[in-house]
Amino acid sequence: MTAHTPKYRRYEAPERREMLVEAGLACLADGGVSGFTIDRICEAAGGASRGLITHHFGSKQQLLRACYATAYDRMLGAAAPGGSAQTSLTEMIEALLSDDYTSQGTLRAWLAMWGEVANDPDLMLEHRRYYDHYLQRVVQAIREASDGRTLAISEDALATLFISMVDGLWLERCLDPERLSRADVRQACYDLLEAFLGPIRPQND
Amino acid sequence: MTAHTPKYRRYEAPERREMLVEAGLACLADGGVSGFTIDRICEAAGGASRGLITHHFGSKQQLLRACYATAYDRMLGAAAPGGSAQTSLTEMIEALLSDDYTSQGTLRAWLAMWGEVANDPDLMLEHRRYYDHYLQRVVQAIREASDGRTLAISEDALATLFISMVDGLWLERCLDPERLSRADVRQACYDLLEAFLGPIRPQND
DNA sequence: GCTGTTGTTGGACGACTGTACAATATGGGC
DNA sequence: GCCCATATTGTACAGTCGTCCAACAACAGC
Repeated sequence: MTAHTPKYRRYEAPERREMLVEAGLACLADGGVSGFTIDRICEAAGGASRGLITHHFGSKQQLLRACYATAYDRMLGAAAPGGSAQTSLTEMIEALLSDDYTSQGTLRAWLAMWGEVANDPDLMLEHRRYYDHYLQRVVQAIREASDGRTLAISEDALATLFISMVDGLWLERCLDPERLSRADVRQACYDLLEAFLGPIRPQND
Repeated sequence: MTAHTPKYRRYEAPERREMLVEAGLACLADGGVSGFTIDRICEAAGGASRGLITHHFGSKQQLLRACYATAYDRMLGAAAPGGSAQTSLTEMIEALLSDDYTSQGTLRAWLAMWGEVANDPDLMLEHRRYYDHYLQRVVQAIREASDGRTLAISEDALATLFISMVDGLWLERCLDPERLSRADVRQACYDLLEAFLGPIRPQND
């Protein structure tokens, strides 16, 4: 009966950081910025103690930046399902519409973090860097889909237009989930792109 | 020398409420939700005392709702420049692009408030109500511009698509002002609408 | 000049915030 | 079984938060 039951489990730093980021995103999802609190985050991370965030990230704000980066990484991962840089436009749309990356909670977390971008220069730089990748990837997919034809507007302009619309749809779907269904969002994506590119929809539609 | 200099000025309730809403929007604009604080708001309202918000609105949250309503009222006002219900599409676009309604500060305030909509059911209802008006107004303008022609997609769908894109553009312009200029936003608006409606741009372009 | 209504003040209050830090426990290497 | 690097704990701290409320002052009406 000398078996020792540890008071807590010790994690490797990267693993613990991931847990905290996860907990942070969860808190942002259900309480917005106001819910992003040391106490709540630690509780959401399985009851960790309050000192952990400072220890692993230096400050709460830096944890927020890590959350933003993680959210973007996931979305970019979704935008390249096969892991390849080259992804067809329809594959990208379907992946971005999947529940994993655009769940109600994820969208709320995005919205909460966006509200902080303007107040944190570092976060804005982070945003700019990621947005570039995102835009580039969409441009590439559009270029592939246009197949050499000349479009009514440039591929860059169409990509910006498309990304903006998707963001706006997600935004509205986040503000009022009952108005826009996931199917509505998909429909809008194809409506917009086909107005410039011609039919691109998969056959079963 | 018995002249009495008042310690403070007394305002009619509606006027004071307006001052506080104004101050609230200003605080949201430069500090996000975190900047929306009793102390800061009162200071921004010309140094009013802390008890005023509770007195006039009941709680800080209700002041936020009033701020949201005011922001939307202004935007809807911009979407109908002449005060009439009927407004041409181009008039609407130009009005919505004017500096008064889409200044950097205004956009930041919107973004901050959006982050709170999901956490406040009353705010969500407010949003829904206003969005309906906005959508209706855009549908009407599109219907007028389409002039009886059959479009590739329904007028409702095009309106949703247009509004989403505008929101997304504003969002990105708010997150990174250097990426998107006001002119870029205008260009995107016309690019999208003309893809479905044909040329609608004013002659001097 | 007085009175009454009501807009305004400003401090008290308890709860909660993020961070710093010294003490402690864990689990791998030997 | 011991040692040690380090992940973790939990409290102390100074500050800020939103709300309440009793006293006060402005100003219109008389």
